[in-house]
Amino acid sequence: MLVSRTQTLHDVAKIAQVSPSTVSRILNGTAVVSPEKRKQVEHAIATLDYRPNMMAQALAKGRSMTVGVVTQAISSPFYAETLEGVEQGFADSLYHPMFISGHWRQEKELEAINILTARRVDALIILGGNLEDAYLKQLAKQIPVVPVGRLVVGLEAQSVRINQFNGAISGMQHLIDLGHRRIAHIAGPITHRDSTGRLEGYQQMLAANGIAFDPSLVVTGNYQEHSGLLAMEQLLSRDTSITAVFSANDQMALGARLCLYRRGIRVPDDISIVGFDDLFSSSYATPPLTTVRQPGQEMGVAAALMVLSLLNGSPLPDPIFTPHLVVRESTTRLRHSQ
Amino acid sequence: MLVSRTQTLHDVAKIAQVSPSTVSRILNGTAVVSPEKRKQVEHAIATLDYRPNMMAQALAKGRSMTVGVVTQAISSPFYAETLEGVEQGFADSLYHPMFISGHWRQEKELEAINILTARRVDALIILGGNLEDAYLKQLAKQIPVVPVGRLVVGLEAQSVRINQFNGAISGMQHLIDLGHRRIAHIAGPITHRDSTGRLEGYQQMLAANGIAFDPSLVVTGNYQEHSGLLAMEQLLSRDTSITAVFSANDQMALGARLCLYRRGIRVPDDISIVGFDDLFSSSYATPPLTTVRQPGQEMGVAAALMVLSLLNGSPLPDPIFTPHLVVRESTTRLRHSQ
DNA sequence: CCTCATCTTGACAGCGCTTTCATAAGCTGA
DNA sequence: TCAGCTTATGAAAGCGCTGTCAAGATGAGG
Repeated sequence: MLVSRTQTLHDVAKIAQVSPSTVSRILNGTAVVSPEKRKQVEHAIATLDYRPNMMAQALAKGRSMTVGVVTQAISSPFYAETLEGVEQGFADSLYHPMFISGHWRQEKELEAINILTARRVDALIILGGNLEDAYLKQLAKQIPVVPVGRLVVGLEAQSVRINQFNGAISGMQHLIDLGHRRIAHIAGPITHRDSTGRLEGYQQMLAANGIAFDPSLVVTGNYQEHSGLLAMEQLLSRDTSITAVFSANDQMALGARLCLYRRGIRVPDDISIVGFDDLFSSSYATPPLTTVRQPGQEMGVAAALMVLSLLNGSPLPDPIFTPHLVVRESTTRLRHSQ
Repeated sequence: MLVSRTQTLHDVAKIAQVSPSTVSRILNGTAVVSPEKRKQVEHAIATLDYRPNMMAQALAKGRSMTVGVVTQAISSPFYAETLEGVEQGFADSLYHPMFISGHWRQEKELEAINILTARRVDALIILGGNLEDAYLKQLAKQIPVVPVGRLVVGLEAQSVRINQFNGAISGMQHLIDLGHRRIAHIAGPITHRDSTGRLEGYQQMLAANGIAFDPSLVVTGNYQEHSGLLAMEQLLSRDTSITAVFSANDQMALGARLCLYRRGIRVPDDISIVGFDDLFSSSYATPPLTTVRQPGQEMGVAAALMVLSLLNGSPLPDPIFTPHLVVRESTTRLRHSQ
């Protein structure tokens, strides 16, 4: 049954002895068709192994059934979990995601959006990134846009996000409950809204507990492992009385942990570490990392559902997620000997 | 300059006062066009901010300019690196990849391929998975297929792969050079060709060094972290004289490492560990993991270039990669006290 | 000045599908 | 039995683009 030319709806119509319109109607359930014709058509479809050409459908219907997702790096562990969620969220819809990376560079992200819109995607999901709020808001006038991990002013009802500040609060609360007071912070790039939210949470909790904020205990990294390592070294060179570190993400926490390992400083015995994100691999770090969980995968699913709601006009789901603390083995009560 | 309806080539033609054909010719560089008309058209394109509808182009040309990639899980660290490579490999071509996960389940993979072919992708890249060789070979008659990480009989010239056996040899060589003789192996699922290749390398090196193969020193996992942990526990319960572990991938090695941490067994002092893959995160494990590097990202790039070559009939690049050992800190010389 | 070759351009027929629109058939009720 | 309605079906016009074909324009050669 191997055929050279790929089968078209006309071929099906011909061998089923009906008009193309009828075949189309059956395919789309657009109208009632007599049982006999339906049978003939179904039989024809089966024998030809006919599969509709989605490009043609897209052109005719004006909907491509694909939604563009601009991510930052497909292999970034954090975004990958969200992508997984997005894919899953669309799984039983007729839509499919198409991913393009922006590599945290605005011009790349714009290019990605251009590629995606040239393909006439029906909606756009934007994971993080550096695109301006104003631009996204403008874009949203032409096509449904769902920002993830950031609040775009004007699109608050559809921005899937999480309260970074509260997350930082709970991570810090944990450390303070354990008796720590000399707590360092490895921050993310100040250009990220996320980073500043976490930093504010850090400061807020110090203040709330009567601990003076010491700027020398804060070092900024770029969210990559290596920067965490560097930050930790810097911290150690500045102050050896640190008993705990609150890192703005898990990757930097892991970098910091390696620094400590190299120096023979034990975790958590000498220094406790709290991360942020709860990457899957964090639970297999040595020791398993205590961290503030940001449910990337769930947020991805939510983004997909948001798109679906936007597309068919149903009420929008709640876009706000809550981070919560996951206590594992990288933190321990401060010992008085310290 | 905000417009409601999206602009078409006809709109451009109208305001440039030329025929649609001419606009198309300019867009595609299909034929010579007088400089003045070209100027008019370019001006029209700019003022309308016209962007060709790729769906329509695809339909008319019979090429969608997209290549389907069936991966197993977008968030699997190993595949994610390859996906990154694929994306990169297509970056300066006019093609774009579309990823769909098969979750290691044959029926899901088939479904993915169905979705992709319905979208009339111009080629297919298949990362690993459980599809039968015969099926892929058959599929390749209708559309260019590039298998990655496996050798498909009949498609050997275009199967991007790596010599697993040699990789295992070099990992084992390292351990043996360090004086280890009681070496356990955490294997991957026996259904994977990869796994058996690595297992064979393990056995081969034992034999070559006069070490009797002890079946109780081999436990099979499923390539996930948790199975590595379980495997290590089993190994330890069977034999406490083990001094080294060769794991069929990094994720299981990390699981094993956690098991050892929990039991207070030091790595590498008490037990050395060698992984396989060299995931990015392995270099930030504690201690950084000695492993056999499988260049996932490069293989992804190679797969993309292979597709491009297949598509425009140029000579195919060499599809075979060589794994090599990356020595870090999870292995050390056997001490005689042990 | 005319013929023939060369080059630029527009008309038009698709690509494979959807979707009006109109027709023919089938049904209802008086 | 026939007006008047509902239904199932086909014809045909797009969706936005490409590519063939032929016509018109231009220029070279005699």
